[in-house]
Amino acid sequence: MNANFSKNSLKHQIAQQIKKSIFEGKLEQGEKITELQVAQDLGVSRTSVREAMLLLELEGLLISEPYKDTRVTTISQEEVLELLIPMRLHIETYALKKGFDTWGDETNEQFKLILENMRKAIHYEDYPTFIDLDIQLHELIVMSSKLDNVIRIWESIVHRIRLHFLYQNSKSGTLEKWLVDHEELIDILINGKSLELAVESLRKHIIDTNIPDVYLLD
Amino acid sequence: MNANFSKNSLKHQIAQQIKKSIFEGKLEQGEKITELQVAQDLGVSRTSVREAMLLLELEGLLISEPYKDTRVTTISQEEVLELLIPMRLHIETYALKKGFDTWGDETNEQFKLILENMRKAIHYEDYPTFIDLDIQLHELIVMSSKLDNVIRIWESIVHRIRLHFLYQNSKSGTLEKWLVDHEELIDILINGKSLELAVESLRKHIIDTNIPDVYLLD
DNA sequence: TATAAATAGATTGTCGACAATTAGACAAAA
DNA sequence: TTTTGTCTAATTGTCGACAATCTATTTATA
Repeated sequence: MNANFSKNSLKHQIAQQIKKSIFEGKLEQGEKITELQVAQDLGVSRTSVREAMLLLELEGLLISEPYKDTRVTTISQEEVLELLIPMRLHIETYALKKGFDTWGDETNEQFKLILENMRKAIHYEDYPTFIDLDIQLHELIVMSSKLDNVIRIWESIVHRIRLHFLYQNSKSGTLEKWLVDHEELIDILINGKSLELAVESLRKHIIDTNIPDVYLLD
Repeated sequence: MNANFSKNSLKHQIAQQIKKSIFEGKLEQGEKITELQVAQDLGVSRTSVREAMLLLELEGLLISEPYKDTRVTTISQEEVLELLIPMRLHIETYALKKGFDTWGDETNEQFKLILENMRKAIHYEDYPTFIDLDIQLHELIVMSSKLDNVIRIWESIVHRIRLHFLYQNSKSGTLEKWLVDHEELIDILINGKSLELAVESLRKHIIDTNIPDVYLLD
């Protein structure tokens, strides 16, 4: 019984649309979002939007109280650094251990494609796209575990991390550094024969790319 | 803006009922559960049951595929030990650090009450109730952080851990050991003045009570 | 007989309508 | 002026009905 990736139901599509609006900056932190408005915009019923918004609430992207309005979650940097990143680290290394053996040429091609697109994004200084690609990379690792529960838990935290990076203003110098980081990681994931090496690289990568400069002494 | 604990909406009540059925063993692993049946049993509409079941699916207690039936999740011991327990450890120690300062006499009374009920449960060899009390203890710690996202993530994994323990047949000797473990932890949480000590005790407690005997050499 | 198509029943997905609750505007009273 | 109460509009919560899909059974066909 392998994982079910067919998230094509209407509620998932709607959730995807709302996510897109958030990640493209059309919806900002704390901004109100109403069921009726979304329903009319997308031409679907409120019921489906309701379910989609419930999904997003449980992924931590929206927050709501009974009978009161629903808003885009406000992200706390402290929570991201102290709680979400360490958890992400654990989930992804676990997923890597479970999925590493199943990787083939196809997986490698996907890694290379992501890296290629990253280079383009850097060239055009397209920060949001770069973040999107970073998420895609890690998603590929998590998905390869084919473990539903692992995927679900990962999704329940990664979107808030993504939001954190989106709202963080990036310094252009950092982007170059990130590209190199990702190049190194992907190189090891593709060519490295050893699981242990891959795990250690992933761990180092997450720590390096997530802990902000402020925390780096010297 | 503090945490919203008023989970009194209908969907939460329904979800609570279903959870109860699962934790009381009325619903077993892999057993099918239909929206209509639950709706009729509880005298509510399918819509509300649907939302409740979506909640439980995202907490990992139910699993469903589009247009196919929904079933109680099957728990994998490996997943619990290698993924869920370490994550739980991290979340709870984080919550403890954030909430420790706010504890007062009231909190201590709650700890004592839980311990008292644990002794009773042990006396009657009521294993399910003991598990329930254990969850209550940890819930108290997590809730005291008053951080919505921390609470939500915790809930998204703790129920599967609970299910794991429920399905695990306990040896009576283990129960006595667990009581002592909990007594020691609660004693330190109440009387210990130091956060560091509390954190270290919690960590040790979670490891001791969660890693099965099989893994304990000598 | 074995395989494939058609059908029927059960279950989930989607919808629009109505009920309950909230927040804000406005008015009345201290 | 400040407070309190009442209304109204906006929004969320709940519901029953209908549509789409799946599963198993039956029927048709080679």
